[in-house]
Amino acid sequence: MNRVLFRDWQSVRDEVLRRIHARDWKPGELIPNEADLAIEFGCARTTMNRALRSVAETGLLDRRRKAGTRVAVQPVAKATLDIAVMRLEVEDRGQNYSYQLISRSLVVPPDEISQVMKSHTDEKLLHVHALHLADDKPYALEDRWLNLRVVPDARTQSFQTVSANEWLLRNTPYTHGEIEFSATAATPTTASLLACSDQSALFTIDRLTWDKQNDVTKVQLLFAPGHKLQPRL
Amino acid sequence: MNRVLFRDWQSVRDEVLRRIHARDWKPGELIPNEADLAIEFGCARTTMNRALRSVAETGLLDRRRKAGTRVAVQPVAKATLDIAVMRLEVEDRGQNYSYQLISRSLVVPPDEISQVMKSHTDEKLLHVHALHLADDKPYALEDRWLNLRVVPDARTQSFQTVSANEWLLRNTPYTHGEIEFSATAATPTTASLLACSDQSALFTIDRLTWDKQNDVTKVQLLFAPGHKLQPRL
DNA sequence: AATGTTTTTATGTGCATACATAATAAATTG
DNA sequence: CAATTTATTATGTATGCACATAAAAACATT
Repeated sequence: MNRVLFRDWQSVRDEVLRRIHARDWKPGELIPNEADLAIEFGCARTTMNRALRSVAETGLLDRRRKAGTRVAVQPVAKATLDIAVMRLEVEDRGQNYSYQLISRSLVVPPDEISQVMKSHTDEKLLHVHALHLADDKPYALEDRWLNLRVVPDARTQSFQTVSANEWLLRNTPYTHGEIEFSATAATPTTASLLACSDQSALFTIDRLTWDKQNDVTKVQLLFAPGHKLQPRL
Repeated sequence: MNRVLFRDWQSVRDEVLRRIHARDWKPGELIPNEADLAIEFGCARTTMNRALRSVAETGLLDRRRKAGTRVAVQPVAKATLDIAVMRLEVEDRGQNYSYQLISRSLVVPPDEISQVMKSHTDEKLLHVHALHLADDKPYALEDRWLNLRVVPDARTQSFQTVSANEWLLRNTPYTHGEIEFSATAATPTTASLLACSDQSALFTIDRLTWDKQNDVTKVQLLFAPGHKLQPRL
């Protein structure tokens, strides 16, 4: 019998993780209940609960009332990734960030955009096209649509020095958003802007940001070839 | 003064989120301390703490001892994404999953692989190449290296019907891993296997799985064109 | 056997309290 | 005045206890 006592929930969690990884507790297996484990670990049930809950959040444990706690059979890896402002992302890589506005225009968007953004027919949206650079080399191309009905202040913003990316985060309320990752082939236009060859495979992020019912902005980010995104596990 | 009391930590959290989104509490602003908020919300500090902690986990609040809690200036969006077994991923999309082994061979890996996997010179690794299909159409191409020193049981596995992906998860202990997303252009070989045109932009996932010091497996997944990955925010 | 009802039980959570810890602010010292 | 020490304070967390809740299991009823 293990006589080592575990003081804090982190060390309890670590021991739980060890047992799972070492297959002391095998996939699919039911583990003892909180109360019993708390006694074994020499801590309060509250502490045990916190530890087990945190492991369950990573997907390694499945917990259900009355049914108990069991080791996940197919551990759905829960990867978390931080999506920061472009500038911080570049600076975190130790590179020098710069920004370049390509175009800014008030236009009636193509159908696929107006549908997603629920803009009225013939309603103009602000279209901002810009380039983010790392150490003066193209890093990502930003293609953004802004709904001026929702963000009227954007009308007076030139976006020459501050990217729409950054300005929005600081000035616009929003309630929720959607993100999507994919791979896109470079078109002749995007290729020349990103200084890569036509048809290059580009890592792509599409974002849609909402404030209540209203779509604030829709943006597509095309990253220069070779870009990698590394989530924490 | 708000006389509504909040019973559980979720409703407290929701009200906190509302205040942030409504800019009652503006980015960069210091919010009242836990004890005061607990009184205002009519709950225990423990409950307030749980609520604030859960919001902080999403990146919307920055908390520091003594310094207090403030609304994040650059809300680093913390996206979480579930990386399940390929089969479940396909089935969750309501499609029919199937699997096809392309090749399985014991070979000395190219340098870049043996370096990452820290295999000895001339040491053979198990190389498994397979195709995952959704509704009988190519879904993803799996290119995997297995370290038989670490997973000796893999030697007797044919991987004809059960994918290495699934077999490993069920049978192999591991301590940690790395994931990386990127975009890759299809080569003639991969293009023909994925039934797409040469140079197509393919969404790519690279994974490295470790058990203590030992690399268990290294895998590259090339997804058929059009594949999108959608994290939860 | 099929259906509905009650009991049981493991997790989920709230609360009051106590103390730990990090980091700032204030006080002290050379 | 800069450097160092000390006090203060907001968050972080352990604990015991109580009760809520979901869901399985046992039981009862048709």
